[in-house]
Amino acid sequence: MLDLKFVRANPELVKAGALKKRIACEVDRVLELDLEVRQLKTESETKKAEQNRATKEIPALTGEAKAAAIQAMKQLGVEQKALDQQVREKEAELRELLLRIPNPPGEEVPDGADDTENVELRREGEPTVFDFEPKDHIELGQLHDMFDFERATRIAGSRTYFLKNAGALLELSVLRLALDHMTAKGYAPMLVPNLVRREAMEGTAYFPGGEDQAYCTERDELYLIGTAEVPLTSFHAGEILELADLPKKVCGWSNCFRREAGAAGRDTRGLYRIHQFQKIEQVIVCEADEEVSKAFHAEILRNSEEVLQMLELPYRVVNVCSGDLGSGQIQKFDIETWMPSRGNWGETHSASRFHEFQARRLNLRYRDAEGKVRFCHTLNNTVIASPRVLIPLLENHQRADGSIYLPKALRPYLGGRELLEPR
RNA sequence: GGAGAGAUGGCAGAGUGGCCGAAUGCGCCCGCUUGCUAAGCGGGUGGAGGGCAACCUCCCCCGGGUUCGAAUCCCGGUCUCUCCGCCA
Repeated sequence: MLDLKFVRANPELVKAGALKKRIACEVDRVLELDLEVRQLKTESETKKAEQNRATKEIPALTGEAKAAAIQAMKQLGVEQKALDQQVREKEAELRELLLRIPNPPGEEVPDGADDTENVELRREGEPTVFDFEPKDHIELGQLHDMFDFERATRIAGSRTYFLKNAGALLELSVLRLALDHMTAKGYAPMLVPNLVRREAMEGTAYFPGGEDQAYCTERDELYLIGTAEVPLTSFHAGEILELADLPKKVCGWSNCFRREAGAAGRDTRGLYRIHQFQKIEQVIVCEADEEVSKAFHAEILRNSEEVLQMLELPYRVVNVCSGDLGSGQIQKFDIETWMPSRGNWGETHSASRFHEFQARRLNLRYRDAEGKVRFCHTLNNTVIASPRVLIPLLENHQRADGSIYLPKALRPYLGGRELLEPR
């Protein structure tokens, strides 16, 4: 959420930002409501002040004077409550609209409509060259008896899967590798609630707008998270942290649930786009300083790159264009890993910085060096998401005989094995 | 799921209709004092909004209500604790 004062002072900038992001919102209506609310509040507060004054005098009065005063206040109270009612209604409408105004994108964000206009920043490694006909991860999975899609579909519907045997172990191994990597860097490991309240979804800016993507348990009004970012960023919501406590660096392991509404027919085969997966997510809460924020953005990007390097996978980093940014994101770098079966780079990581956008919604604050209370900055990035990452892992490391080369870093998690042999 | 108790400032803990934005203690900050780790004395010490200066308004878990007036009474919600039931 943007600061209303900021919107008030920079309406054109805010509108331009929304335009760049291709997100519709009602800036003018917000300003109009803002004005109305302030006027109504001033009126209401004037009456309230008068009441407060009278309230102090009434106990001293007696007889006629007292009765008259009470009568007058009764009348004033009615008027004041009517004003308050209006204020409440207007404020609710204002908030609803304000929540939908996007954070203007940063200067370094390329303009573009969708992911086809993202800009490649650099490549680390090149597409794998095979001297044999490579198999896709589904075939490899069959060969190794690692997945079962048919039975999963029967039991749980589309976009579901079982991981079994080496597939199950592989997932746990990459997750643990990623978690250990982050822990060694001083990020606090967290196991998080996978089911959260609406406020957490709203606070992290998934709602309003993203309701279609989240599973909702209607009876209990709880939502299944699509990422550990939601509980992790919400962790200190409502608190005022001390500067000395910042930055907060954490990494959380969670299951992630996504309805994939609107993606019907896209990526229906295999492990790419599924309803449930596991992910290690890194989150940083830091002071409200753009340079600090940017430095941490680079840090969380580097952390994830290191994981891919340990997995010996080719990848590239793209600067996500304005139209492909979420409403709260100032800037986002995606990491795309080479996926031979797609003949293309596929998104495996997404590193975002938000400035105060989430913190303001979450009321996540800190006391700066001058003792002033300010909203924190927040950032997050995938460390690893599985089973999607198994696609490049299996496909890039396959050998002509169908065996899978295991990167050195991964071996300790798989009993020292260097190779997965077909069963 | 059933029965009961409770939620007050960084913490502890008063307050049951006006004198309470809130006693007291601890903690913290500033100053003074004292020759020595410590103590004493004085002052200060939450957040939000509006004019943005004096000032005004709001916040005693959250949201409504009663009342001239609510931390205090009523209703709804959330959370915590105790007992019973169930359970990985």
